[in-house]
Amino acid sequence: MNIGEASARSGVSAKMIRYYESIGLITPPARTAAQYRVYADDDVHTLRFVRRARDLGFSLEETRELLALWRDRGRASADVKALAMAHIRDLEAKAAELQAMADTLRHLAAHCHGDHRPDCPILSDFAAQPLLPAKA
Amino acid sequence: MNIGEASARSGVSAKMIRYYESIGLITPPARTAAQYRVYADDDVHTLRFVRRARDLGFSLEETRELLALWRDRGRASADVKALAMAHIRDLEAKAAELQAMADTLRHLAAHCHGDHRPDCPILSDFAAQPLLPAKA
DNA sequence: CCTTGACCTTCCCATCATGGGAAGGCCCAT
DNA sequence: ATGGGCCTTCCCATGATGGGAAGGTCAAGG
Repeated sequence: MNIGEASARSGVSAKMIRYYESIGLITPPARTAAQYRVYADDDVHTLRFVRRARDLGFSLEETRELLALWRDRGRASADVKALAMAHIRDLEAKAAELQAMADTLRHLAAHCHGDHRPDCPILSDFAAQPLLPAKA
Repeated sequence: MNIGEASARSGVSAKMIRYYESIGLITPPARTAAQYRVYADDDVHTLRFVRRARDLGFSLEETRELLALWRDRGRASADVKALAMAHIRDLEAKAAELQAMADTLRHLAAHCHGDHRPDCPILSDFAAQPLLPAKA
């Protein structure tokens, strides 16, 4: 099958499939005489694996490691689990960070009248940050 | 004061101060005869405002709008609040998305032995995504 | 047989916010 | 006057993705 079909079947854009090939994440497929890439079902399988990893927030480098483990029939599940747990920690830390920002803003917004008047604790807070927070 | 001191006082790197100037986020400061940028306390004030907005996850474009509102003495606090609330929704949506990824992974990892054996539901799940999720 | 349209190829550019580093100029204290 | 620590501009890199141009290919239908 051509790249278009592989893309449709895997949910990975043709653009990204070529990119993944260029960075060595996936192996270059066969080519027709006219240089068209030719994919097999197995390649689609791999692409779906990558798609799933990306959807779960793994970076391409992490995905590369996961792919290596996937292909290594002698892998230890502990290695996979360690990778996943580390990633879970990253995800939760980032989620907490975003939520903390939201909470801070929500607190400021709660005291903002939100009417025609110009006074607003949000702007006041932004403007009133301490002068030397890093040094003090 | 020179850019180094403005940077230290505002917590914004010299690199970023120049960049913010280049994209018109902040106004170009005066220059010495030798082309050194010269900042006043007010400029540091503005930089800290930008820093705070960035720390709370506002994009530079959103920060630009906030700055405009800040400088507009006739602003309506409702406009500020609307901007903040929209941003809060974005932050919370992103936080929830990350947390959902973490939850999914945690669920998969819970069933992974994490020992020397190769079997791992994480990899199995990644490999077993439906073939035509978009079309089916 | 030729045209048309849908596909494919490579290549370059843009995003967003930031950092690294080179090459060169400036300023001040010793 | 020299050295070190500033400053200047300019170019490049990141991570993952999309947009689009210019040109080649393939299959179907007239």
